[in-house]
Formats: sequence, structure tokens, C-alpha cells
Amino acid sequence: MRIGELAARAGTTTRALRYYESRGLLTARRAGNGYRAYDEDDLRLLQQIRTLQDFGFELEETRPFVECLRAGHEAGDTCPASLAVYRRKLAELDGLIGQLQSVRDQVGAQLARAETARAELEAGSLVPGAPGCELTGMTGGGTAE
Amino acid sequence: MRIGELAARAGTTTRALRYYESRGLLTARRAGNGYRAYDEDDLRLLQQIRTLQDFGFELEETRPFVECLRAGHEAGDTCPASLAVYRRKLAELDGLIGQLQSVRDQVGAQLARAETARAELEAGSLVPGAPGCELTGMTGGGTAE
DNA sequence: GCTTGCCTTGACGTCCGCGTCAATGATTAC
DNA sequence: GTAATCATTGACGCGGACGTCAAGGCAAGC
Repeated sequence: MRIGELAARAGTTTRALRYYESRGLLTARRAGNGYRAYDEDDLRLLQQIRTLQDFGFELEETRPFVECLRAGHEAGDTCPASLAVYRRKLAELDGLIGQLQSVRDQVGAQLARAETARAELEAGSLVPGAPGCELTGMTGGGTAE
Repeated sequence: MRIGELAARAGTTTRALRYYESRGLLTARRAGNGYRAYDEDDLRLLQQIRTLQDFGFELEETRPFVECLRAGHEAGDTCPASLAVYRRKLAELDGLIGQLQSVRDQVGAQLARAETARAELEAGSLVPGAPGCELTGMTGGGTAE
């Protein structure tokens, strides 16, 4: 199997495969003409990399899984180093989710506050003799788009 | 106020301020010597930018807030465009949090599965006459770090 | 032969928010 | 005077995972 076919079968690009090779993952043997030659095992390595990449793992974090497969294990996550990466990633995800949730709550509170403030401004602007604070843009409740 | 003082008061760097200016946010007037000159209003603009940046907003997303303040409003989030950014950000955050939660759950499940598989392998390897599947690395339950 | 399509290596571009360095000029401290 | 600090513009670097282009070699169909 050549690089184009492998890339297609794994749903990625030849550029990515060459990049992985440059990083020391997914090394390929060469055919007589200099073309990279891959087999089904390489496809499994690549699928392992892609799965983890889709999860948001960095390339370096996939290395233990790849090495585990290269060592002959039937799954890339049976080796201790892979489990350690899983655990680190879980902790990292939990921390990140917590941060994002916190930001989400703060932004939500700001939105609620600002909406209330605007509603009061608009109510005031409808009263005769209200102060001259211009309400630029759409004054109605129109939702853009 | 010159650029160094403004940066210090806002807890950022002169480089960041020049970058904001290059993006069209936070334009400064110039003193006779060519130095940038800022006032308290600029500090408020900058604080608005920094707050949103700390929330993870992209620079472009802070623009409506800055323009709102420049238009004379007492808060940057009273204008409709700012509210729209808040709402988009909330939706974006919700989507992202959901994705991360999904990934977290999948990684957690993979970890549990792999741990179980390893436990069974180790149990098997303790039995005389077990197949020759090498368990490389730490075989015990040692938690690294 | 010719064209088309795959392959090779090498190198620069992308995105974003700056960091860092360089060379030079203004201000301030002593 | 002079040294230290602050300012200016310009330009390159970074990280991560590639995209994209260039210039050429190899293979297959007609």
C-alpha cells in the first residue's frame, strides 16, 4: 500500500502521514522506487493516532499508544504508559471543563445583567423627558440573522 | 499617561497595547515627542479588552464592546452588538463544553476498559502456563508520580 | 511518445496573540 | 556629562498540525 491509499483509508492526507513520519511516529519501509510502503499494521497505527487526535490529544501523547501497538499488543492502550496518558488527559479535561463552565456562568451573568440594564434604559427612553442617552442600532427586540 | 504606565496599570505589556493599536482597537493620540498618550478612558477600554480576553474571547470579539464604550456608553456591553457577541459566545461555550464532556466520557470509558483488560492479563500471567504476552514496564499497580 | 496521476524532498504559509531582539531617539536621574 | 530608563518602528520567532507550492522522478493508459 502506498501513501495515498493509506491516507485515504484512514481519512487523512499524505501530508499528515509524512508529518507523522517526521515526528518519528508511523515510520515506513521503502519500495524499490523510493515510494513509502505500508501494510495493514500501519493502518492500525494510523487509526490509533487519528482516534486520539480526534479526541484532542496532542501528537506526542499518541506516541505511547503507537509504541504499544508496535510492541505487539493487540490494543494501543494496554500498556501502562498509555493508561498514564489517559489519566492525565482525564484530569486535564476535567480542569478545562471546569474552567469553561466557570467562564460560561460568568458570561451568562454578564449577559443577564446587560440585558436588564438595556431593558431599563429602553423603558426610560420611552418616557417623555428621558435623558439623551442614545440607543444606537436596533432598538427593538429584533434578533439579527 | 504613556504606554508603559497604561500597560502596568492594566496588568499587560506595551507589546500587547501596540498590537491592539495595530488591530484598530485602542488607538492613541501622540504627544509632541511622538510618544503615545493615553487617558483614563483608554484605561477603561483596555480593561474591557483584558476582561474579555481573560474569558477567552478573541480580539475581534472585543471590538463591539470597545466601540460601545467609545460611543460614550458607561458600559461596553450595553450595545446590541455586544449582547450578540455574548450570546454567540454562550452558544459556543455550551457546544464546546458538551464536546469536551463527550470526549471526557469516552476517554473515561476507554480507560476503564483498558484497566480491566490489563487486570485480566496480569491475572492470566500469574497462572502457570499462561501465553507469552509480555507485559512490558511496570507490572505492579504503581501510580507514576 | 504523451499525458495523467501518483510519488519524492524541501521549504514557506497559516492562525493568534503576542515575545523578543535590533537600532535608534527622548526623558529622567544623578 | 552620562548612564539608565523609557519610548519608537520594524522584523522575526513561537507553537501545532498540518496546507500548499515548487521542481522533479516514476508508473500506467492510450
